[in-house]
Amino acid sequence: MIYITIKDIAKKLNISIATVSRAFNDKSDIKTETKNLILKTAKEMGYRSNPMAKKLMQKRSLTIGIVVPEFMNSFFPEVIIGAQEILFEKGYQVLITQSNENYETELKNVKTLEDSMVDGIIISQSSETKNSIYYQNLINSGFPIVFFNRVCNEISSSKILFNDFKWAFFATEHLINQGYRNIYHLKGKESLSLTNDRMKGFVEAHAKHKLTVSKEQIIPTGFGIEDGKRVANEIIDSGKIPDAIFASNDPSAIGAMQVFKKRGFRIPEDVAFVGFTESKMGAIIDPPLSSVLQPAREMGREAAKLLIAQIENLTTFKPQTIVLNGQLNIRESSVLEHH
Amino acid sequence: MIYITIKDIAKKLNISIATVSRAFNDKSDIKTETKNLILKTAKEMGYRSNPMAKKLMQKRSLTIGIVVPEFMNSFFPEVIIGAQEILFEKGYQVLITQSNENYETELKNVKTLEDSMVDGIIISQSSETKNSIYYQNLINSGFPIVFFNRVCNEISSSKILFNDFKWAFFATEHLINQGYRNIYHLKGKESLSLTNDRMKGFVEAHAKHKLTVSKEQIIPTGFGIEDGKRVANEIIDSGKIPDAIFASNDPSAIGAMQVFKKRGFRIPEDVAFVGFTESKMGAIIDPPLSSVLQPAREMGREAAKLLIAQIENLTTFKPQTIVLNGQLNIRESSVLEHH
DNA sequence: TTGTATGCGTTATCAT
DNA sequence: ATGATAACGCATACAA
Repeated sequence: MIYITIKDIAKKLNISIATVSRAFNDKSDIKTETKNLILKTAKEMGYRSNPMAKKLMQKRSLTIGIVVPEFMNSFFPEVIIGAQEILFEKGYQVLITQSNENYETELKNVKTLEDSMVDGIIISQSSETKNSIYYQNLINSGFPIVFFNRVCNEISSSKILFNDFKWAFFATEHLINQGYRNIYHLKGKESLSLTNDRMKGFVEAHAKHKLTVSKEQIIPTGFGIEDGKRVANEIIDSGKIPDAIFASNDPSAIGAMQVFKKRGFRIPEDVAFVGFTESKMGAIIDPPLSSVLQPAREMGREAAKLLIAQIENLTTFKPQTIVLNGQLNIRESSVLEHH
Repeated sequence: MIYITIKDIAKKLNISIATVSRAFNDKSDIKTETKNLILKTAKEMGYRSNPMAKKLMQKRSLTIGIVVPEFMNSFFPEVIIGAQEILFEKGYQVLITQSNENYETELKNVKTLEDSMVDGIIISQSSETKNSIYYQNLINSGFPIVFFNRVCNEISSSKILFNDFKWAFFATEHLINQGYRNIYHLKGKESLSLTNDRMKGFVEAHAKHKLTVSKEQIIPTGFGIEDGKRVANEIIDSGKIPDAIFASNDPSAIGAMQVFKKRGFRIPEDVAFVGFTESKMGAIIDPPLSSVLQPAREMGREAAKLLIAQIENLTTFKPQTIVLNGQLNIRESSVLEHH
């Protein structure tokens, strides 16, 4: 691959490289005709500016990094799409990495992005996150980071959040309103704060309706379909069958539901189900899964906006937290039909 | 953010930058102790090399770009994971972009990646691809590109393929062996060659079993769940009901199956279904969808290997085509139980 | 309005 | 084994 440089253009036109450079950055004074001539010949010669050189000069990469824990479910891809909408528009490149729900990989990704001199990072932590020292140091050193969805509470940085407590509360209350009284909660990974928030919403909804929650109603599960399956089998084997299950996310709800179905339970007559973080899968299974819809794309857009604001006003910027609204999509998995 | 440079280290140690540089690229001769000293102080000072400067010198970005049409389904994410496994291992960064099944966006992505001076591109074309002139020019100019899955036949470049004909043939034959005789094929987008290959497999399987295929058995559909739904409604409304449907991909099969189910058809007794490109969704719907499993991760790995080989032997490299094997996963959506 | 010269942080090519 | 210096491609302060 042979690259044309401004030097080549300058030589061909018998002018200085400074003038050529000016033609492309139309801030400086330059005669319109020479500028047009340069632009014209540049196009003819197939000139493209070298981003490396430009970045080296300008001390910024115009690239931002995104770190997500996975992208096999549709949630994170959709967040990324949202972020890209804003970032591309503003002239930023996007480097996407995924940590496969692994803390070490996540950290490696962040370091790789740092090495790539990204101007900032948008990140949702893996479910195995151990501590946040590294991020706190990074932030203290002035590096722009926006967390979304899966954040650590201790960290003082910009965050795009979902009101997990509130929507877990609504989801649970919906089950209570449907008449269910023995509801289990499949809890996500302990290391994430959203896990706690969703659990609190579950508990609080019970409290509001003067129902008690015993410890065995809350079961540490995880986020995968397999986790849901495993726990469902354990529940059924234990002999104590709930009449409804509120899971911390859709895959675990789906896995559990499949096991209950397979082992002869009718849904929602015997056991009702509600998931969290609306997934495409939830809508197509039988019966369709009630779930809390998170505004994934908007989350990405807001995260990108906040990051850009931070990058462009590094000195004056104060960390912001934005809490987005959701929606409870009620489907057949949690609605008793009264004939 | 303040960055430490080799100049800073040199000044502090009262040595030349050349020596410092050597310490980090252990090819040149350098005394072990000075090297260790440099490495030690570099670490203390928090030095990180500036990739922009390095890339500017070396005329390569050590970055490769990936372009996929979408990543809401699990297929492309899995390909990307596979490609990353190889690329990270070899020290390459990965820039992921998605074209949203749009030809213009796809081209814009490629140009953005070019501007970012990626050393090569791994790409699967959008379903709206119009022509391949741009790619042909790029390849002719010596730019390394590997296509996978969705490729244009006219282009002479490296390709990672799936034997779409063969597996469509097997999938169709499976339905024929199950006794189905009036099988419809939901065809994908015309612009993709895999569409044609899968259709040919469908036709050829009929020919082998001395069955004729009428034109109305082959229905242009598209790749989305909505496409499948729309076409299914049209079929049912037309009154001519097939006894089996072989779809060009899983989402369209799933969409169609949902409509047939909803409108009172039993699956697979009234209508059987087989999809293509195994998706996570197919396994969890009711009944589970038979489908052709494509080795997504392996596809990504092979694409990455081929691209690296091409980048590292630019002059001698000849385009290669690798065809990967798959697997027909037979599930309840296409198996009649004989009691 | 244009040209000259310098620097961005590296690596590479000479010397020494 | 080390140092001085010239690139890499671009932007910019300063001179002309």
